[in-house]
Amino acid sequence: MSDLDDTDRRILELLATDARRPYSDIADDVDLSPPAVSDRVAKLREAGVLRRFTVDLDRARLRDGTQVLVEFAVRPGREAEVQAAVEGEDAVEHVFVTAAGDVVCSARLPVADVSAWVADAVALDAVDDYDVTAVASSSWQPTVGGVDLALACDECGNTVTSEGETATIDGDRHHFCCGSCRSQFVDRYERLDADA
Amino acid sequence: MSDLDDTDRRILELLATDARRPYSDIADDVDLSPPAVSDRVAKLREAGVLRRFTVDLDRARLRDGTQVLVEFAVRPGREAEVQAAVEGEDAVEHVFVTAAGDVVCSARLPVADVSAWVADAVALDAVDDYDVTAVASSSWQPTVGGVDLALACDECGNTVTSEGETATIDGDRHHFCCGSCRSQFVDRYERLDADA
DNA sequence: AATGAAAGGATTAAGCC
DNA sequence: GGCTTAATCCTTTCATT
Repeated sequence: MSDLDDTDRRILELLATDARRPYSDIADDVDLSPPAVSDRVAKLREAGVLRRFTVDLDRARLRDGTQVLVEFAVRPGREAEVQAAVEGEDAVEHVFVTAAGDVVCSARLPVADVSAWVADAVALDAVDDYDVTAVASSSWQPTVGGVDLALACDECGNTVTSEGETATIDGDRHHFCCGSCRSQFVDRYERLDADA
Repeated sequence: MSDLDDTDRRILELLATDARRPYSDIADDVDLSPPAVSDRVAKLREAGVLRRFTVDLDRARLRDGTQVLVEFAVRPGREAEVQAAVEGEDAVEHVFVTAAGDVVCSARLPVADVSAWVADAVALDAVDDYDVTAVASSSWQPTVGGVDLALACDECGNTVTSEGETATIDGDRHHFCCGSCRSQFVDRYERLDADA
């Protein structure tokens, strides 16, 4: 699969609304047969666009701790480490890494003592500072949105059209807008792999 | 249903991992029959705990605009308005309302001109200021987490035990820890309704 | 990508504790 | 009220074109 068409987009929209919707329902909507929908869904998963089928829980209705936003001022070069650390925490729901390298996460903590949790979750010498804000309410919109859905080249970020190419590395499929982006990416991977 | 037990918690966990998992699979895991699982899922949906089955998309693989975090310093009393405004925007994925009344949202914008989007999305006289941060990467964890899952009273926030009560208002089910919380909630609703 | 057959899952109803 | 079993209906998958 090299690009996403309107049908893929529609399938994702329908699944975002109800991930347990029968493929036969979706098939009716997009004028395909159920196996064709199943195929497309499998390809969307392979491509990594569709990460998983999941649930949207109303955590506010659960006694699931207090929700807080924690902003970490991360020391240069330690971003990936802090990101991985907070993503490994059960209490963490969302993680944002800003272009400046700071890490913002939302977490639900059973305790009022956020400091203790932070000290436990991340290496304190990796951050200069952190800031905690209590969250009164939050929501999430699983809509696909009005923006064009098309694959982005894993090398240069440009749109991948039907002339695009793909490569499977370590079981992950990567997409490229052209052959040169593909070889650049694959070469770099092989160099890194050889070093390791 | 008045409280969530370990089985409900496990069912939510399994569905968070894969929302299309067959109920018969889940039934095996929790030692129940498939209809029993189906019943519990239906009740979790009725209770509003399980909002919807949905998908986790890797938007970074899509040309879906640039992701930004926008923090609004909201004028006192206009929080709900700003929250509703950003939630109504297609581009917005997450919305957090802090205890201080500020609104933080993550959005994916097709344009570089975030200011124009903001001016369009919210009434500018409702905010004192806003701050935009570019996001390099983000993730979301649909795990239920290690925290006890139990219903919270919609009136006072305390844990709802099996002695709790429920009320259905406008098709939504509400849960209360005791009869007095229930009547307080229902009375308030009826007063508001009479005023309208 | 469609078709049709076979396998597998969901839901209903009846009955039990 | 919550559970189970059994029967029915629906959905998905696979082989084929």
